[in-house]
Amino acid sequence: MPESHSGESLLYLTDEQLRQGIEAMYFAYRGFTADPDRILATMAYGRAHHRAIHFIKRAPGTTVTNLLEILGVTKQSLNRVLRTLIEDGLVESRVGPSDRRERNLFLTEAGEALENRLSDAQRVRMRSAYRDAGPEAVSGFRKVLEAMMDGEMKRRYASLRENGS
Amino acid sequence: MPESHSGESLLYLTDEQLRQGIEAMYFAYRGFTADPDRILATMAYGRAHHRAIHFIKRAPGTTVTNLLEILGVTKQSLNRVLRTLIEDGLVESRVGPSDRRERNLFLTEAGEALENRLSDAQRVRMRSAYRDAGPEAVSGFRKVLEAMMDGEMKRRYASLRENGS
DNA sequence: TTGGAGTGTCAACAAAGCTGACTTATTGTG
DNA sequence: CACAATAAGTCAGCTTTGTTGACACTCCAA
Repeated sequence: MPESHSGESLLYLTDEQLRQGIEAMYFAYRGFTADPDRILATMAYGRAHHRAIHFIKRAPGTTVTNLLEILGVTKQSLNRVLRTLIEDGLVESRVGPSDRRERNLFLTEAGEALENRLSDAQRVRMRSAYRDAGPEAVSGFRKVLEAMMDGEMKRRYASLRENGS
Repeated sequence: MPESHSGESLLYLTDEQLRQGIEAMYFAYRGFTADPDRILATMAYGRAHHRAIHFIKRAPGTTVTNLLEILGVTKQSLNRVLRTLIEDGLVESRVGPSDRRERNLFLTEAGEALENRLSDAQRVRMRSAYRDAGPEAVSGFRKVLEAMMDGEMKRRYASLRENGS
């Protein structure tokens, strides 16, 4: 893949082409969230619950403060979501073993089960989009997305990649 | 950490790789909306106003029903937003020339000005992401996004592309 | 022992979505 | 013409998810 002429053809990107990219991003994001949203709507949960569950699954034992930073919401907002998840037995909050002010968050079996349903639905769509677009498109997709993140988000995203995989 | 995922390696897309795509989409979308959000926060507007302005700019003279379909929200929800935009003199609502039940929506000069500020901000980020990622990445990005849309969204997206460009 | 960090919670509020039930024009059709 | 259907707008009320601000409690570290 020659990167050499990268600048040139980009110089001719019109506002109209950029606008189409913006609209593609908007419509695609709606597709991206549609499947989990449908599942969540059948229970008393919303997208905020999904996000919490997702990142607890991703980094089991994470603290509340850490989750707060990843999600970028206020403590009060997250706490409302977290509280219902704990009450419903989807999330377990354990007192931190070294620092007992901290709470380490884990998914229970029921929590894992819901997380699976949700991310399965999302992965099915993602996988099919990847298949339709082809392997080279996928790496381009990822490159543009990463370039589109704020510096702070990029940091968070990268730190998750270190843990995972 | 092998970075190169091109070619036949797609057949072996792991759940973990898909999960990274999901997270990239999540963080990127936040970057995508961050700049307009910052501008909107300084006035009494939110993302819903931005979307209305965006699509009126895109399809001047559009009817309320058409906008409703593109945005996929209820009449009541859109109306609340539209009403403030009309009151504030950013949007003009003209009685339809052929069918007087319809209202054709247009941006006023002030509306155009705000639209420009918002989409400039968004385009700057988009352009810089495109430049960072390179031209080939851009076409891949667009391919995956289109494949990720729901059928209905894809239709709406395509119909906008016909008009524009 | 005291300051500050991590957590949880109360109250109040706002944005933006929703449902359901209407009204008012206007248009097209039988 | 009469009437049903369509486009738009509105009222009331509810939900989710975000926000501030204030405060309490626990615990770590200097």
